[in-house]
Amino acid sequence: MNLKELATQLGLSPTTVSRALNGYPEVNEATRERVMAAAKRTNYRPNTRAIRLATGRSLAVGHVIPIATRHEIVNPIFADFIAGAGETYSRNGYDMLLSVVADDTEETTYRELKLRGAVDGVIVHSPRTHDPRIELLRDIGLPFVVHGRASGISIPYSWVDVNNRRAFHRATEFLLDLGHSRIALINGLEYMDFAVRRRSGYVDALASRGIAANPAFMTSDQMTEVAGFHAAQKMLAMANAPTAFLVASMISAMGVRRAIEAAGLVMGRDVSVIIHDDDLSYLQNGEAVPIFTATRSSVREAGRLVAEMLLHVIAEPQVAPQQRLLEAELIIGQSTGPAPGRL
Amino acid sequence: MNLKELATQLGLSPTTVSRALNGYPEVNEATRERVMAAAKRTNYRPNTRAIRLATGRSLAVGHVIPIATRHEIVNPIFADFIAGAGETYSRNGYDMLLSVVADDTEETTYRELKLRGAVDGVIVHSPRTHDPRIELLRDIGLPFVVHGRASGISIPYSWVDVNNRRAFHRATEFLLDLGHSRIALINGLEYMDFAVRRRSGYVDALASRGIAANPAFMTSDQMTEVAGFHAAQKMLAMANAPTAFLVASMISAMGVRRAIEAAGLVMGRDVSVIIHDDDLSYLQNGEAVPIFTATRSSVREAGRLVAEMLLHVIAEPQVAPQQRLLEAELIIGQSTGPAPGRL
DNA sequence: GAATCATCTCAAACCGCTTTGGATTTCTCA
DNA sequence: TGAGAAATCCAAAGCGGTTTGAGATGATTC
Repeated sequence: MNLKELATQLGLSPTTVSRALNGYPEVNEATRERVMAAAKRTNYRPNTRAIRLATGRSLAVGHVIPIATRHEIVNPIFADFIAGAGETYSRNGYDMLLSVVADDTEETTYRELKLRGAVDGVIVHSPRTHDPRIELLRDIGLPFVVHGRASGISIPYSWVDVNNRRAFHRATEFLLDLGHSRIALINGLEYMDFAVRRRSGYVDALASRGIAANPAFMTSDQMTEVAGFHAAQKMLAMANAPTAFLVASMISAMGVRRAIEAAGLVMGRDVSVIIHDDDLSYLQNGEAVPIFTATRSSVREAGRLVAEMLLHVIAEPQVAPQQRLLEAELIIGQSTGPAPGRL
Repeated sequence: MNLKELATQLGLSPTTVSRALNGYPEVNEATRERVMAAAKRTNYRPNTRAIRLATGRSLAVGHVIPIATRHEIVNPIFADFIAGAGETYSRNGYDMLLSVVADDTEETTYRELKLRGAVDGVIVHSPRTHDPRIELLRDIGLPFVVHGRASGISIPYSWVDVNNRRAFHRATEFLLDLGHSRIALINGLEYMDFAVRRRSGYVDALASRGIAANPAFMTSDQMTEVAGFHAAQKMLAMANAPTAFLVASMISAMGVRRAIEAAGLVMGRDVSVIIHDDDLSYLQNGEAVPIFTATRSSVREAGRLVAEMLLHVIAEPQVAPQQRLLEAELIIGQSTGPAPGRL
């Protein structure tokens, strides 16, 4: 069933039928209802391919997921972020296009998405400090919103980010208030902008209490269980081991916990841990009382917000770039307590 | 830059240019090279929207992700599965379309994808025992491949699945051989087909050694850390607690491990654990020596295979449905040992 | 009663590509 | 040399919608 057929059945022209269905004012209300009813009855759905060609819009948003050559890590927050963004797209009649590409072809991918006219805009994931994608997208004129920020980029662009700096600043202060002074940072990869901001929050909080950050207490690696385990294990073996850990993610923290237990220590008593909790649906941080004390910010909600902003940018291309900074909440769980020997 | 313009520049007709670019035989080799060079020079990319309308194909595959009303779980294997499938699509010039929809509109979503002509085929995720999607898709004539199987469906259809029954059968036997007799099963939700198959492998292995499955030793729930923790905690508190656990996923198992440690026991010594390991990139099961003894099967590889099968089904719609059964490997880690009191 | 104006509807162009059905030119070989 | 075959290339008709510009109809105004 297509427009023309439907029009013939109704004894109307395709023009009128199209206008009736799309809510244009120049069609009689009675006619419109008749058309609507017929469309419903015949189960008519306009062909997406035709709409896209005719309107010059693709009603689709692209997400480019770079994957390094072999066995590279898929970001674990990805599923929840996508779920959030996807809800927004569905609600607004947009499709979500995922491109999984080798990371050295990411730039080409954006260019092609634009040239092919496959999408109306894209979301930029996991920005680095000097992320070249931002200028690229501006240059080729493909609307975009960044999930996160790129501190090294000075041109204005739209983004949604968590206040990572403040979150880690607060978390560090919280540990300091508990009497900890040997606080370690198990960070994500520090070419990622969010990781840099977290570290600066941590370093500054220490500095404001006159503590110089100890390089031996700072690591930066993939946010995996195994990496978290190694980092914590190594630090716990030191003569003056840390009494507290600031950990970049729930998953890293599971490795940290494993290392703590392997060392015969008890988390929350001998060693305190604060994590950043993305509120992943499959990795809830406990129930009534959280397992880990955490700075929490829902990545799913972020997905919704980023998607909404992008649809807005697409709809109103001439407005100035928008920004939205989300604050993380500090929630107290069972993984923190006073520094040992201070009670 | 579009076809017509390019043709004008070259002094050729759009027909010839199109044929030259698409490798049709009826164009002079010299002409083809001239066209190719011009296309490259001008950075020409055919407009996807136009190709789709003209060919009647969308060169896109749909993945429908149902999300229950509020705060429902996103399947943690999703990211890796998508990464695998996405690689296949990219390599073959297909786009991946993700639809995140409320779970009560899933059926409508498939219908609309078909009516709108948005995709050439779909992947069916997480089939239930009597999954209505299979007959629906057959009825509306939308090509599909199921990741998993639906035991209750007798019509033939294409699928790629892991031999879950055998995997859990072997794992159970392995524990029995170690002298365990009180073996618990912490399963996924048993309306999922794979969970049913796993249970039957477990039950049958016990039965073949003359052991009747104890209902108190079998639970079925979401595969989350918290659920795993609760299930294990409850069982470990029993008078005759299990000495071994068979756990449906790495994430559940992290909860199980937490419960074991909370009970003052040592995993691998007091309590053995075998998990099913989907080989998630962000949740590697240890390194040289796995943390958990596991039945392992890469979900990313499964994604690749499912996608390849679907592209094949789309290309050759008339061939009979295909099936592919993958075997899981049983890998020995540090979480299993002889039953206590047997050494 | 003619002129003006809304209101409603339609024919046709267009989006950018593919593909059918020739037309034209060049080869081939008796 | 000339007919048939092969090799090239092209005009035009879709694909299924949207949208422009104009026509038809009926109501309103002077």
